[in-house]
Amino acid sequence: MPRRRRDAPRAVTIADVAREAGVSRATVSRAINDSDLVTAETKRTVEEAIARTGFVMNARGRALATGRAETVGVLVTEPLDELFDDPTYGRVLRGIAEGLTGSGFLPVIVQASSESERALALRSFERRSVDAVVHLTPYRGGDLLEALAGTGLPVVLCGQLVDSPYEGVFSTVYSDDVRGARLAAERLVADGRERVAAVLGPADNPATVDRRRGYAEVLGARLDEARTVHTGWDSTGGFSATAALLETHPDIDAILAGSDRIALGALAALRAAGRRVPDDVAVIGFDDHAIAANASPPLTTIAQPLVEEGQLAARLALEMIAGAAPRTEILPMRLIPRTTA
Amino acid sequence: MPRRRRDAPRAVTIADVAREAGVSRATVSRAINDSDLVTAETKRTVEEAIARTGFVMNARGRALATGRAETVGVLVTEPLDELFDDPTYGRVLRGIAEGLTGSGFLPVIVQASSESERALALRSFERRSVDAVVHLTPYRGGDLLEALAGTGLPVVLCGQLVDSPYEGVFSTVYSDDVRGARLAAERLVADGRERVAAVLGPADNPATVDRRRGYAEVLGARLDEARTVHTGWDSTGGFSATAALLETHPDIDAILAGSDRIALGALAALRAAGRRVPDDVAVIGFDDHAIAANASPPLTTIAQPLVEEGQLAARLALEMIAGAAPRTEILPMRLIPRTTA
DNA sequence: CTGTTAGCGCTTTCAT
DNA sequence: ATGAAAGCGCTAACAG
Repeated sequence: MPRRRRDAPRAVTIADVAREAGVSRATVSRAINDSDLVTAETKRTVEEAIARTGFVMNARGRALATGRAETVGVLVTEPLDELFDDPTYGRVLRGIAEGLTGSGFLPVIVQASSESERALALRSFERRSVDAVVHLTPYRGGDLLEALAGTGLPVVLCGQLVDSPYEGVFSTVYSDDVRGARLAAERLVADGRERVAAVLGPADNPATVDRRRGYAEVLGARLDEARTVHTGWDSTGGFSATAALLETHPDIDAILAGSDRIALGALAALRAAGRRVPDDVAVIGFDDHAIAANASPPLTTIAQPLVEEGQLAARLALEMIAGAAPRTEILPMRLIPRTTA
Repeated sequence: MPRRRRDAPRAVTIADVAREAGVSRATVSRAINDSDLVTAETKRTVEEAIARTGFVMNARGRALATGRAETVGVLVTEPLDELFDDPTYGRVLRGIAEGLTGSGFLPVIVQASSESERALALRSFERRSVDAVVHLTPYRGGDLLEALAGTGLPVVLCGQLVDSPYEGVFSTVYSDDVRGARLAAERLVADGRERVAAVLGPADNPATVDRRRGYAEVLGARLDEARTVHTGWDSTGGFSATAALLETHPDIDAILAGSDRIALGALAALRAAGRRVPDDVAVIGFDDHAIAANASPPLTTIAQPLVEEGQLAARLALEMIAGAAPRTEILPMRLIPRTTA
């Protein structure tokens, strides 16, 4: 039989409590789990014994017996440095934590950017170290998704996949990019803007595709193909793309940016070109990052309900753990009017 | 006896492999764990059976039998939003992940900013869901540290505590703030700066105390009390503190900043006041964040070996899991010369 | 309502 | 070198 670790004093177990309380281990277990198969009386006796012995339940024994670890893994495949660059994830993470409180389940963030880390994380999932997985960054790495499906664990994706290939397999929660884009576009129309440009994120990103669609639906001819460009998500991309755009299309009177960081770059480029915002050119960002409110001038933008997204993801995970079928939830975006449009 | 979860197909266990391979479960276990009590021959037989059955070890059974979960908890008590504001943690986290690779242990980040989350995390630790805890942010909350000590788990603190009250109880790893501060100060002395100011972080922060000491040791009378001020860690604090300082002490020719963000604020204040950097006033930051290199002008600063800190913390945790006594490691800082000093 | 008993999946001593 | 058997700490079906 296994020997105990080193000379650590043996931990108090449910058996000790049972002896102390003068009941069976089963009764102690029931009392602990607040079953209504025990009298309030007995429950109290057990509680006192627990207090006297200083018993704390061992998670491993319980996990083995119940088949649950009472944890949900939050999978993050971005390198942590980049992850920490982007406040988006922090908000979603907070939502997940909030959505889990009260359930007894604990979120454990599993970081897996390198190939070896991914393998490790996957193995840990296969071994059932967690009861469900919330995938924060499902865009990259189709094989990872395939492997996740292979684990048989409940999986929730935070973010939309093109063609939703895993519908019915994974749950998904994301914000309605098309609708959000429409909100921005409608604002510009109401404002009488006629020659709109779009400085979007990478063309292969599903969010980009949807936003572009939303813009187009509302703006029609007001948003010309030629005035639609793709760049990286950060301000550098926004700056250079906008600068180039101002060369070729000096007559634009509004810019729809793919992210707040892009918008900040655009703002800088406009300033450099001597355009006034919003008088000459209106600018609307996307995301409502902290930088949007603090920008000068404060940036009008579209807010994604990130915290709510996290909360919902947590709830979907719990649902699936309880046996529910996977489902997809789409959350609404909001226009945050500030000064740039 | 417990019923299996829903109608999930029963997972392949070690018993199935044993049957398939025609050996006992004990032998399978030995083969898996690469014991040298099994012939290479038998080992191969077992491996084939594993491949055929698709067996993956169940972490819970193993954890119960061995008394280890093969995970180390990374405790984070900052609200995630703030955490994600500060690239510091990302780097340390990366180091921890790196330091753990190959050990078979998995880092699980446990976020516990609210009181209830802290209680949850603590309970999970007491229940032995992890084998050790690395505490990323040990400055706040003395009762949490007390509670951590109470768990009896191996604990590694990333960061220095004043008076190191937990020496001999927790392991600690941190960078040598005194030495780092001396490096910065020495640079200014070599540069012939005579009227140095210090715009430091909060006075009650142990890092601040040490840095201030390092500055004082080297600069002596060159750093006057009256030119030493405390503010928050961010650029806003740096800006206003520096602006105020320039009012009362217009003759300063160097600024030692408590963080790179403070330094950026200082840079802005100097620019606003019409001072040239480094011609009129030299500036040295602290941390070597990404913003330091990208600042204009690029910021001379002191680099903390954050990734190494994380690696070391991981190693200390593994050591203690293996039974080693807690110990403290202090890492050296480096001056990163750029253009501001 | 409570106790008895049989597991959950794995490891390890002991005997061979 | 291998197998039998006894746990690790907890839960839950079953019988009373």
